[in-house]
Amino acid sequence: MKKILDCIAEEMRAAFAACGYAADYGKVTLSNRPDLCEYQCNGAMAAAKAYKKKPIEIAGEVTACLKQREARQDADCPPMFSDLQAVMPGFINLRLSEAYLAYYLEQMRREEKLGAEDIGRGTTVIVDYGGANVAKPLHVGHLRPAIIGECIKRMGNFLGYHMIGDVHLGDWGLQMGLIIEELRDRKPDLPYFDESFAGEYPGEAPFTIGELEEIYPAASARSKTDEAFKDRAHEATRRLQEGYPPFVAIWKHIMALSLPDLKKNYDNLEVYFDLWKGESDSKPYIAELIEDLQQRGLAYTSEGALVVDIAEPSDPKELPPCIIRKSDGAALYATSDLGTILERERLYAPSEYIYITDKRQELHFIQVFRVAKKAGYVKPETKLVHLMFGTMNGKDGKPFKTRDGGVMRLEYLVQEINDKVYERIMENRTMDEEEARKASRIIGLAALKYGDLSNQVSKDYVFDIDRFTSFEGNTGPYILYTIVRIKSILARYAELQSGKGGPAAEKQEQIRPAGSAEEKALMRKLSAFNDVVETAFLENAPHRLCQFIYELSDAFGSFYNTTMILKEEDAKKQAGYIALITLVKRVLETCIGLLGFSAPERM
RNA sequence: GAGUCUGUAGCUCAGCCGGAUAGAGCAACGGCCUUCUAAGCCGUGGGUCGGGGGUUCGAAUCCCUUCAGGCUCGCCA
Repeated sequence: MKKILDCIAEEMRAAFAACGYAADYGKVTLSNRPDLCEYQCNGAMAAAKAYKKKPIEIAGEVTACLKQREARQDADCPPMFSDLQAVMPGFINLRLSEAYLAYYLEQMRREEKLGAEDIGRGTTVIVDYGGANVAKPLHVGHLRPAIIGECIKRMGNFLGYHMIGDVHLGDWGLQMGLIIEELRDRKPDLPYFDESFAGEYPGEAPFTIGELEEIYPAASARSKTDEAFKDRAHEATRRLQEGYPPFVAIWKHIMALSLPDLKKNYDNLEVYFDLWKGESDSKPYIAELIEDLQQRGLAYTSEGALVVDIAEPSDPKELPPCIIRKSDGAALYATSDLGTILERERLYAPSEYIYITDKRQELHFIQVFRVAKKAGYVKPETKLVHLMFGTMNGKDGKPFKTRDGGVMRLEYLVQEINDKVYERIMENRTMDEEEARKASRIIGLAALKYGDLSNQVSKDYVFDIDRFTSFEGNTGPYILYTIVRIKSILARYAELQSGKGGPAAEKQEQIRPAGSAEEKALMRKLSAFNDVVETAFLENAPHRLCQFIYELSDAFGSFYNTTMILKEEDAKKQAGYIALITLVKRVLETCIGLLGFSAPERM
């Protein structure tokens, strides 16, 4: 369904054209002066220069023309404007008629997707957003990509794209070598470290997930001071990649322990991947990749490593080449990412790739993207997007850490938020313990995700648990509270109706022209839904969706406060209110679903 | 050093492909519950949009410069 701004702009463009000006000047935007008008067109001022006329004259002509067009509109669609004015220096100010707005929303209400269009038309998009490392618990650093990626994926699917989310685990790099060598030092008697061992390796892992989670950080820390150890880890990594059986056996144990654990953690965040691939899945493509790049003269040896030049003359600064193979022969980050592209092209042939990572990886993706394009591994028109996010900081403005300066595990963070929400529920409401616990998980997730997504993706932001879990102001819980209040009214209304014995009344529910300024404001906000979802997706900007539902909730709040819905005596009017708030609820629920959380029944 | 991002109210953030008087939330203060969840609503105060220059009828927004901070700059991911 057409966006409301486009409906208005269409009229405006026709009017500009009818007056002899280029139709392009008929662009319409939301007004930034709500006291003067609802929508505005600034095209007359831009046109003034081109046509050497006073802006106000042009605005006057166009306005007069719009009024004429209004007069001869068909009966099916009510007149669009209730007010049309040309104002100095050349603004065209508009107000929508209540009837038209109701007509628009009534159409929107009848659509399953509330007026959003299938702009994706089945286009395949890969979203690479997990980035979790096996053998390591999820920590706060994994939060943003998971939350943002899930939202992007959901928005895309809603708009008709075929979104494929891949967790793309870190399971093939140096960290595996570090674990293997640390394990060798701790448990040298294991058969994996016995060169002469010829039997079957055990099916059970020789360590628990708990041990594993402790082994990696220990090994990582040690490698920073112990050069010999670091060298061994590099060597082990290379041998693993070569397929050395004992190391592959260890690797399989690690995977078997880690995957269920990671899945459980992502499930708790309501983050669901279509693919559970990892860097290791690029292995079958690596030899082919390297051979191809070498044969075609794109890769050459430099300082012992195999590299591909990616610098372009237009770069403000010369960029280093992309390293495809280290001097010790091992693969690295860029290798597996390129190998993965080969696989994805073969299996899914996506039109677009979206990689969601920390902005510090910018250079890496510039390199990978350039190699992929240069070598023709993706089509020239394939969009390669690196959606980079900023750092999550603590209240002190420095990267988020635990009290003792360590990296916080994601589960602990989630638990802390849920506990805080639980406390707040118990402070204010009487709810039995079980329901309160359940609600606090739902609300906690909303607090967490909304707190993150309401910030611009690319910027650093301050992660403030107290603020996010607050039930006041621009927070997740506030949005949920709005939905809960609507649910409560609708439940009560249904009760009253059944008393009057009428599902017949239900059929008469229809959006009616607004009867108050608050109602109209709410309706205007609702009408922007399809526009907002589309923009939020195309700009990779979930915060726009957050801003929208906050404003919608706010508009509902004002309406709620001035209109006693259940006390309304005019049954038709009341049915209209019900239709309206039902639509508000659907829009809000749809939006939070896209953001990746849901609302409880009560709170 | 080079590149790049950021700088908007006391705090946290929108607005940034040029438009009218720069918006929210929190915090502060003052109103509104015999009425659908007051976890709400209404209102007040609070700003040289880091500084300086330029382009334009018009600049938080575009350009230049400067200051402050973050990040990156070949074998980690």
